[in-house]
Amino acid sequence: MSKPSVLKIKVVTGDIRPIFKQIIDGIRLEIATEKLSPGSKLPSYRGLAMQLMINPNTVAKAYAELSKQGLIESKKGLGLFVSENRQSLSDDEREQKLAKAVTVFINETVHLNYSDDEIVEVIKNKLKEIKTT
Amino acid sequence: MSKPSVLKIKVVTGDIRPIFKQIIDGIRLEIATEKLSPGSKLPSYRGLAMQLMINPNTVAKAYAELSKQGLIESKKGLGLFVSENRQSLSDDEREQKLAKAVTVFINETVHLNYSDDEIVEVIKNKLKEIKTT
Amino acid sequence: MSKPSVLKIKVVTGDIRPIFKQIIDGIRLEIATEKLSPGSKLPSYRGLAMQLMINPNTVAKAYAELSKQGLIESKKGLGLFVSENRQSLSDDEREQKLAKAVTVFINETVHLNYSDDEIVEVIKNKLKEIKTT
Amino acid sequence: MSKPSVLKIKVVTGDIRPIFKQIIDGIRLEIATEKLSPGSKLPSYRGLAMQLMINPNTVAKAYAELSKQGLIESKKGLGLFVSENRQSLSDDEREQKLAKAVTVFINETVHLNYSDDEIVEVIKNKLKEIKTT
DNA sequence: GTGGTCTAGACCACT
DNA sequence: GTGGTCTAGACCACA
Repeated sequence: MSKPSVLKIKVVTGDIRPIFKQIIDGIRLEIATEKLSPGSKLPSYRGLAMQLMINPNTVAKAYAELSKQGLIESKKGLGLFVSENRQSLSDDEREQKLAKAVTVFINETVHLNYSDDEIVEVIKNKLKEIKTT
Repeated sequence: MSKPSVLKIKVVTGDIRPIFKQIIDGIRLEIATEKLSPGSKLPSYRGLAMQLMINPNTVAKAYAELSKQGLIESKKGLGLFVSENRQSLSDDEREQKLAKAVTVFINETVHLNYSDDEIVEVIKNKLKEIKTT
Repeated sequence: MSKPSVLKIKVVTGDIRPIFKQIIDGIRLEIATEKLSPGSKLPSYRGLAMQLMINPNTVAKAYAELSKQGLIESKKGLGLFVSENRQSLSDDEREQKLAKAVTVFINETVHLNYSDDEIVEVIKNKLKEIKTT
Repeated sequence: MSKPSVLKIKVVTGDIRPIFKQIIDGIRLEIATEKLSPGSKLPSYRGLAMQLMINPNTVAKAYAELSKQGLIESKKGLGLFVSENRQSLSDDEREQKLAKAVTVFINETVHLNYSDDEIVEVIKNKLKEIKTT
């Protein structure tokens, strides 16, 4: 299985996130939902750059970040692969990241005067949507 | 009622948000939770800048943004006031903003492998926390 | 104390390490030996780049890495500062890093046929040298 | 004694070192610890490549490097052999290599805030471990 | 002025 | 061919 997986990542310039962040989020999602299984090969810098019509260095930056997080591993001259034993974040880190995201989210939404139930509803739908895509 | 309300906003440099964003969020929250009622006067640029120990330009930027959103209005020579009819956003806009915030939030959280229920739980708690503060 | 500290970092192209790594190591060392105290301001991208006669982006890469490690914090528009509460690495991580470095070191040296004592001697001297510089 | 020694080298892709470096280190270690004696025959390019399941070019690169260092010699038509007089490095070179390795090692470790004694301890243990394996 | 992102193109190391 | 480093220069957001 030396062919790289084809990533279904989309990158849009209109997004708030910088492009390299979109790539990171996209791949992290694929890995988390196991559409990208441990050991599988990722597209090359240049390949993904061409597919997404962006600069290879932007891809490199995203891959470097994922590499440092231990989610993917590089084998020089061979390519990049999803880590076998993806060393998951410590519980502390996970909690902190979640708390941070929640705070940001709340800051962005409270003033919109939605009820708690409405907000929760929208989130649940989005979660389902992602997992079934 | 010409005395400006004293805002209980806090601004911290360690925050992920830029300072002007923290001010916007703070004031929006005060208005949404009706601690700041329609028609009440806001502190002056200089006054708030001194209170928060930040650059007046930063306050100006925040006020400008809030004005653009229609949440506050300037009455020439008198100062800035909370708008009387504060439901300035159309339903469409509200929905869009919520959807956008949800998407950002999900992007930051899915890969953490929390269950849907756990995520919803944390959000509910945070919402309660804010409204009782 | 808004003046940035002057870093005594040296960067040499002959080094095995890439330049951005040399910067990281240099600053980490300054922080570890407390020549660079928490809260103090670092030189700007452009300033350090000029001082070291390298490209600002190379400095940016080093600073970004240190930022992500939590050793330094950026305050947009103000500059970069040594973190107050430098969240130290967990004991596990420290041990792993040490073990890794030791393995690399041994691989590089065993075949030189030095006695254990000689090797230890050289290391001790180097350690002293650094701490008194 | 025309049969080549069977090298007990292991090569892992997860290693920080490139594969050809692992081979070099492995053989150098075998020679230094005299498990591989002067004059003994080394496995062929193809043989070692098959044994380690790697690209023959990678083995070639490792052998070329070892030849350049004078640790092994090729006898045309016969194969590769461990050099008879294996103290090929001058004292100067040995010192330089040691100093370089120490510097790299220190750069990786100082910021971990281990005491000198702890560091020395770990190294001593590792040295013992290797020599008794 | 500050930090940070993106592009373009060159060059090196590894397999 | 692969990953990775470095340079150059443009552009944006923030204070």
